[in-house]
Amino acid sequence: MEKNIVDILKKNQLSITDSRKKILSLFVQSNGALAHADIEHQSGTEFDRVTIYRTLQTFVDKGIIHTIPTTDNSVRYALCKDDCSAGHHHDDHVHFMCDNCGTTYCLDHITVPAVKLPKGFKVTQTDVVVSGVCNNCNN
Amino acid sequence: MEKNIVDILKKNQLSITDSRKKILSLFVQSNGALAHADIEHQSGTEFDRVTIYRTLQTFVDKGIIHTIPTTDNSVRYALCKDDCSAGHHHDDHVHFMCDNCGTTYCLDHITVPAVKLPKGFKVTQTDVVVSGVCNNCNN
DNA sequence: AATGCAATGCAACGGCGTTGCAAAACAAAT
DNA sequence: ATTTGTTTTGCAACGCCGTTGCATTGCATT
Repeated sequence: MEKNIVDILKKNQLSITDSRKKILSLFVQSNGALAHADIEHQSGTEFDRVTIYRTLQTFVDKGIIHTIPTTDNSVRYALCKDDCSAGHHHDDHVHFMCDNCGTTYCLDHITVPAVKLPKGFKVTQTDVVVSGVCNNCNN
Repeated sequence: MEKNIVDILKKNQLSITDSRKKILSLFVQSNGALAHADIEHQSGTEFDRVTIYRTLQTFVDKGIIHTIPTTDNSVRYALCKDDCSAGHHHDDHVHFMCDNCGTTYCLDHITVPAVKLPKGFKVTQTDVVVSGVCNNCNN
């Protein structure tokens, strides 16, 4: 696992630092999306706020993580699939936000349905945000 | 037109004030969504920042406008259709954000495609955010 | 082990959204 | 039209979020 984390960083030509290893591992361990506050909380006082912001930005730039549009307009990040690269995200999958526990899931295997737009509109990206109750809370 | 604005306010049991008339008319005139900054800008120094925030919140509570999930996580508002009521939004339509001019359109007549979720997930709302170039910029 | 460069921590800043409170505006009834 | 009670507004202040500049530290390479 530790090895895996370092490999991802190396593959993206990033130097190996404690904060990058820690933050990236949080994403790998998590099944959902993380907000800045989640990371700050889960890493304790280990890293400065600013470092977390910059690390997240670096990961986005490199195509390691991506931001998610949310109904409450909070900023959340999730791991990209393998076919994402620097400046070239391919994350047209469905995101699910649980109204109960707040967890955000990336439903990778669900394909985004095609949306037919009026003439003259050119589509570059489609994001689907589904709200409801997740399978963990729905018991 | 002026009459129309007042009617909407009355129908929602809101007292008629200058700021509410002005802000509501901005939404009626606009073909797209508005951010707080847009409203503050278009109404000049006429109203306090706080009044705009509170007016928008009131409109959301009454079901007159709704917030839109955006890819850049900016907060934008748009008029609701007639079947929205207080605390009961029905805005499962498609939103389009133009990467060029920044305009956000509500494509009411486009139906949201059904998304099939894994077992245990209960859907209450589906938002589709499409990015690209609008028909106004695509010439 | 030394050197150059990149990343971090600290301090400070600006912007956004909220809250409390006094003043002003609205609605209803006389 | 005037009064009265309630709602709304404006002002001031606050806290939070995200960013920037700069000195220090840590990483990678030889």
